[in-house]
Amino acid sequence: MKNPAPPTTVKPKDAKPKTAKAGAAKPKARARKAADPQVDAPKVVKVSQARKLLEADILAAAKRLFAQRGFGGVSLDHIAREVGASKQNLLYYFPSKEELYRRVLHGVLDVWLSYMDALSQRPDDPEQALREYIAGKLRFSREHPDDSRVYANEVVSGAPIFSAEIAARVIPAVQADVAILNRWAERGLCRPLDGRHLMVLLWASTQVYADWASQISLVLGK
Amino acid sequence: MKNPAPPTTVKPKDAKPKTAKAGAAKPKARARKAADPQVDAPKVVKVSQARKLLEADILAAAKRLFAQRGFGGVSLDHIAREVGASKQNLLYYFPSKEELYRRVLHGVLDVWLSYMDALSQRPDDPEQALREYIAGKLRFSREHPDDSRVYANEVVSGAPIFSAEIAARVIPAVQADVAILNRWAERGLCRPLDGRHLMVLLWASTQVYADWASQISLVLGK
DNA sequence: TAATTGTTTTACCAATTGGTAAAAACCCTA
DNA sequence: TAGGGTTTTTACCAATTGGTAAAACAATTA
Repeated sequence: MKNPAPPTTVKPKDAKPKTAKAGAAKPKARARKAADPQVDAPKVVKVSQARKLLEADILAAAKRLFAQRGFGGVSLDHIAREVGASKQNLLYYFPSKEELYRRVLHGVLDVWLSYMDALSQRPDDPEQALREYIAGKLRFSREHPDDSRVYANEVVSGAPIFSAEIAARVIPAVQADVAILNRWAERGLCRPLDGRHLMVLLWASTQVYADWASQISLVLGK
Repeated sequence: MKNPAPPTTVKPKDAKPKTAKAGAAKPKARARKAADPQVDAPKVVKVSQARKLLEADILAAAKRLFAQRGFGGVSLDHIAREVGASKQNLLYYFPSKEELYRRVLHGVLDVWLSYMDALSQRPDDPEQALREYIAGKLRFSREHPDDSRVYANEVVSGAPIFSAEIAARVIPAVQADVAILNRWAERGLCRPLDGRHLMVLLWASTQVYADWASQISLVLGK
């Protein structure tokens, strides 16, 4: 679709045309180009890169808000204000709210899956593999709590929008892991078990540390 | 506040001045009284009971919808239509959306907590107590999936509305259970452990069966 | 420099949001 | 049968929702 011209180098330093951030008021308000004559050095960032930047900004803000309040609890205006752009500008980058949400979910799934291949790495060493698997998932929860929560939100809602993609990408990955677990049990490398339920258990207990962060920290008295 | 007159049976019949509603459309639409002359036997239900009935209807519908789409994803109108009442009528029973949500959460918490006292019942038999505890929580997830999800939704959002009540009611209950677990460990009734983390684990893995129902059933291939 | 493309802003829009005010309709007790 | 309380409906409301159209601005290329 979009095919922005290849960026043409350029690259003086400093000169931060954006985030002028005068005074204390409204630290947000991007006030994109112009404004702030103080800086004269060229605009620096290649344009098409600036585009990617704003796009990434939007996605990040959207992710944070969706994580917190779910799809229905966030308005485009809310997201747009968060990154200092206008709602219409946001709609220039993403043609609709649902499409934006879909993009967010897509990114979340990428990250989520990238933390999930520990089991297959050590097909003959259950203990070590499980250790790494759990460590990885906990790391995911810690490093990407919003991803975790967006995903949780979508699934708890019955995955109305993303069920197809989940079925296509998550289920196979999980089933592969389950198969590995079951093979271990068959070969006597570990106690007999139902890989499916162990999987759910691992999954649940790691993910929960992200999703329930606020409450758990209360319970743990920390 | 409200002090409805004590119910006094009675019940004339038919005469349906409202909800003309020609045609077959909208099977929902409570069409509260009258309508459906087929039944002549008096309506019986005492009025103030009918009130409680509608109130309960609203709470149930609200719970279901909040569970599915979160607080922000549901409109009063949506809930009202679900029970065949008007939004304004709903606002007669609950003065605001947030108050309705609060009432739903309150009920959820009641149920949730009622499934949580298994540990203290058998302070000297860890295995049996844990079995019952887990069974109870699983039962809760199975019998009250919406409660579980409403609660999950609220917590994942950082419990913006209910944190006070959670702190007052949930945390103490959990801490009591944690204390029991730790005491077992101290007395050598079970392996040494950190009760807090076992608690989180139990909690996570049981709750998840409700919250992630749709996805888990896919993973389990059922 | 002009034309072209890419990006942002300005102006709207109909529908929906949560909520209020008041008029009706209903139900029961005098 | 009249009156009074309870419940429901009818009318509104300003603000916000997701989204469109087009003008204005900026950047790149010809």
